[in-house]
Amino acid sequence: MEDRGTFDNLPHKTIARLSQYRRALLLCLSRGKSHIFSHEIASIQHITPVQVRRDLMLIGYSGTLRKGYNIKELINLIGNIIDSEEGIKVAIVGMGNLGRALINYFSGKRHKLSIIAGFDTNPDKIGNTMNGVPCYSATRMREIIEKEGIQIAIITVPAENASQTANELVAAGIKGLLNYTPKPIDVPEYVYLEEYDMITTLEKVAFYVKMKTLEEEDITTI
Amino acid sequence: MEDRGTFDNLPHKTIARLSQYRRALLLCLSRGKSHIFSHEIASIQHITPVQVRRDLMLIGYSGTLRKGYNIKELINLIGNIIDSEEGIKVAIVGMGNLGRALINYFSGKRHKLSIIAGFDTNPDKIGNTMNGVPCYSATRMREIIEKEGIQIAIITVPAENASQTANELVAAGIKGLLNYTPKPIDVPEYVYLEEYDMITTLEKVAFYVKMKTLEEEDITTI
DNA sequence: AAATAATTGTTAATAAAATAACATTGTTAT
DNA sequence: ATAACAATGTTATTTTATTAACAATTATTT
Repeated sequence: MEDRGTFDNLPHKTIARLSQYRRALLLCLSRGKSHIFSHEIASIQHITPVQVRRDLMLIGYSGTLRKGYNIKELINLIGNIIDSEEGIKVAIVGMGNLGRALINYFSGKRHKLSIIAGFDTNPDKIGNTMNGVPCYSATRMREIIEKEGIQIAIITVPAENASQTANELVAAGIKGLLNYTPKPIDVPEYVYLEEYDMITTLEKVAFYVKMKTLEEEDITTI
Repeated sequence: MEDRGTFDNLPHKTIARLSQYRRALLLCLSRGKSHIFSHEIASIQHITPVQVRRDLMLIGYSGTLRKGYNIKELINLIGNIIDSEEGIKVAIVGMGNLGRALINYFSGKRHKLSIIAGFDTNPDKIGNTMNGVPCYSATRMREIIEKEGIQIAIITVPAENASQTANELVAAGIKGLLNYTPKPIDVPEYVYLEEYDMITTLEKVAFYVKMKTLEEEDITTI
C-alpha cells in the first residue's frame, strides 16, 4: 500500500496556503536562506505562526527547534503533495488581455504545471506565439487537447461564450476548469471547477472600505 | 440612531455571495423576470437554496411564499448594503495586460464603483485612454488620487514593484487595496487589503485534478 | 373542501477553520 | 549548572460557515 493517499483529506485552505508557502520559500531560497521560522513564513503571508505550524503538522513535516524549517526539504515536500509527478498541461481559452496576462505571469514559473496552448477565434491571433505559447484556432480545441493530453483549461473568453466553451472543453475530456468569466458555468461532477470573479472581489473591498469609513464617522461624531 | 450599522457583522462569505446574487439577479431582470426562487439563485451559483435563504434572512429580506423574491427589491437592498451611497472611485496601477483586462471587464458595470484612472511608467501608455480610462504617469499618483478622491487601488504592476507601489498608495491616502501581484504586500491596519494570486488558484485546481486521477486509479486497480 | 405540494424563514446541528493553550526541547546567558 | 528564552508540535477551544430539520403558509389539485 502506497502512501500517496495520505493527503486526500487536507483542508482546502491548507492546500491553498501550501502553494503560497512554497512561493515564499522559493523566494527565500533564491536569497540564500537555508532555514526559516514559522513566524517568518507567517508574516510574509499575513497569517499567524500557529497556522503555519498546524499546516506543516498536517503534512507531517518537522522542523528543528530553534533553527526552524529546512527550506529545500519543505519545498520538495510541498511539491510532492501538490504537484503531479508527471506534470500537468494547461490550456488558455481566450487570448485576450486576461489570457495573455496569465501566460506572462505564469511562464516558466512551475515546471510541473505548464501552459502549452492557447485558443482563440480571432484569425489575427491564430498562428502567433505568445511567450512561447502557440495560439490555435478554437475549432481545434478538442484535437489539440486530446493529442497533447491537456488536463486543465483556463477560461478567459467573453462572458457570453463561457458556457459553450465549457461544454466543449468537458466534451474534449478536460479534468479541471478555472473560470475567470463573470458567468458561472455548469460542469459534470467529475470535472473540478473553480470560479473567480473579479467584480465580486472588488465589490468586497468596496464594502469593507465603506464600513471603515462609517466606523470613522461614528467615532468622530460621538 | 440610524440603521446603517446593522450590516457590519455579516459573514465575509455572505458579502461575497451578495455581490454574486446581485449579478445573477441583474441578468434575470434583463431577461424580463420579476421574481425568483431561492433554488434558482442557488443553482446559478452552485450552492444550496438554504444558503441563499439564510443569507437573505441575515440581510432581513423576505420573499413571498410560493412566489419567491422580488428581483428589483432585492437588487436595491443588496445595493444599499454593499454599495457606498456616494460611489467609490478606483484606480488601476499598472496598465499591462491584466490592468487593461480589468478595465474592459469592468467598464460601466457598476455605477457606484468606477475605475477612473490608470497609472503606468511606460511613456507610450501615458496620455492614452483605454475604454474611457485615462492613463497617467505613475509619478502623478498621489496628486491624482488626492484630487479625485480615489479610495481604492488595484495593483497590477510587475511583482518586483509591488511593495513600493503599495507604500506610495498608502501614503497617498488610499483606503482599500487589491493586490494581483504574486508578491504579498504589507499595509497599515487602517487599509483594507485583499490579495489574489492566480498561481495559487491554478495549483489548487491542479491538486484536485491530481487527486481525482489517483482516486480513479485506485478504483480501477481494486 | 380537503389533501398535497412547494416554498419561505428560522432554529438546531454539524462541519470546517482558526486560534489559544501549553508541554517539550534545545540554546543562550548568567 | 541553572535560569530564562525562543522555538516547535499537538491537543483543546472557539469561531465561522454550512447544512439539516422543520414549522408555517399559500397555491394547486382532486
